[in-house]
Amino acid sequence: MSQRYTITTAISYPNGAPHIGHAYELIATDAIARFKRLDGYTVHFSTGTDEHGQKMVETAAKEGIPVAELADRNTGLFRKMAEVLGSSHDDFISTRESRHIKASQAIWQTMADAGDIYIDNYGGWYSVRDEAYFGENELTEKDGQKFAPTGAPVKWMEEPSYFFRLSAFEERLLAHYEANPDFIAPATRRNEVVAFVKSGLKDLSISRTTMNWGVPVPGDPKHVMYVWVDALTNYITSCGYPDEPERFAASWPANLHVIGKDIIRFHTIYWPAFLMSAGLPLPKRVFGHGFLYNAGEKMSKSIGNVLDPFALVEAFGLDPLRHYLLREVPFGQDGNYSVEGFVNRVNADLANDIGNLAQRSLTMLAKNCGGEMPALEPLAPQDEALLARVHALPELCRTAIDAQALHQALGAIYDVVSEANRYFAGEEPWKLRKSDPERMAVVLGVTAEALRWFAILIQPFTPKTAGDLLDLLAVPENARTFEWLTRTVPAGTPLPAPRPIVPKLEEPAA
RNA sequence: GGCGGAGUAGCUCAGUUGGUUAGAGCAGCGGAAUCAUAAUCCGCGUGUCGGGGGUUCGAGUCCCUCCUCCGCUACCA
Repeated sequence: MSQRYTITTAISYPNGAPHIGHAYELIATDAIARFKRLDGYTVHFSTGTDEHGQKMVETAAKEGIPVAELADRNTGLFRKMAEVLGSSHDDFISTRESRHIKASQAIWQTMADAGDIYIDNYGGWYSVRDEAYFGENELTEKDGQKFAPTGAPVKWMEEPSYFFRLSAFEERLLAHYEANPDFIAPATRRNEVVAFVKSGLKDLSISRTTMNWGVPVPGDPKHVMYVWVDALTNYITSCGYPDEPERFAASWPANLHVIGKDIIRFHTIYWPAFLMSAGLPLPKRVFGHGFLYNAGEKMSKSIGNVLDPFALVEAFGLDPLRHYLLREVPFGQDGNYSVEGFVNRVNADLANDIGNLAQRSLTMLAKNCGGEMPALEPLAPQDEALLARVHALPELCRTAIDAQALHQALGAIYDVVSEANRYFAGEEPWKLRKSDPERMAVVLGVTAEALRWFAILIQPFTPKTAGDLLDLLAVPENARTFEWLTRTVPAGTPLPAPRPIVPKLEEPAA
């Protein structure tokens, strides 16, 4: 039985169309999931949408459509995006599904049974017209009256609400952070969270009676769950909680939650506290990635510079987008998107380095070695030196992936791709063709062997490109996982006719 | 305000516990080669390592101080 690996994205809030930030998180998480599968793990990878909450109600009201229709429409777009991005998720969950409602009510009940939920009053600025509360900082004030961003007047209101006894978990949370230094990453986020918890925790309002767009509270259906319990529970819903105990035991706790840095608190304070209360195991690690900027500017609807993932895939292709985002942006830091950067990166790595190396070596094999894989012997010291660097890559990548340093994994691979280009240029097989054909065959064979390792290793990041290259190297579909790395393509294996695998991008005229 | 992080070549960044002439990629300039997607390979940087002070035989790497930028400082997810 292979080791398991459970990984999640945050579920997206579908009160609008997906943007590049959603795509970025999904692509990165997908790359890790694919890597783990190739490395022999049984992976459970979930993503989805969080369809409840007051913002959905507001947006639907603004558009003049039923909130269910808004949810259907936008969740549809998120599903479509996942498909267009080539996401390999095993489960796409939306919070309206009955399995999720069941799971949310089950964990609620368990927390209540543990004595961590009590009823009290919640007060806030409420807009009757919007049927929603607004935060103090969202409000505008005129003539002593406060107004919501929608322009509707708000008034201070108090309503009965269930509270979660978050304050009781302060010590246990701090102890957990202390005992599990890898629980929150990157480290800077960990520091923030620890500081926050140390400053003291207040109990959390977790239900509302002023709206009905949510999961009904068990035993008190006037209340719907508010945000936290409902949304975070999706992770265990996807693992079969509570009705599939065997599957749940086999797939929970998650090894990794990949989330945006903005929601780190909910995943590293509220969520573990809920799980502690419910007596469930905690996820191993929560990683908060950074945000993408467009040409140095924050993306926003009002500026009109929001990048559309569908348009980017359409314009540049999927693998180029995946490669660019994962290679160029240190995962965990904010990154900047620019067309020049995009085109440069993709052309340099995919087209010029690996693509052209494949083309030049495979063309020579086709023309001079009868289109067959040559024997990899006898090996010269420089052959062995190159192959040694190639063979070191899987461990480098594993280490990087387990630290979510996706850019480092790719950096390590493309460093050796460059080395392979230097090797090829240094050996000058086009000269050996006349002077020493046997040596030429070894050089071409070693190059092809290096390419096979590169192709297998870049599958998580650029699956299509990797697959095309493996096709050209006559590597069977079932011989592309990491355990096959050490098994070379037998000498004499016929190779298909070479063809360019990565077209060069042209910078679109501005 | 408090806490935390960062400021290194045009751009994006690496720089172990302080120790040879501070590095890489991309961009730029020059050259070589011609197997290849005009791709590749080689060579080229007088960078005040944010400013100032200090510790040390020796600091980008430690201490102090100042400047600038950023993040967090709870119920929108």
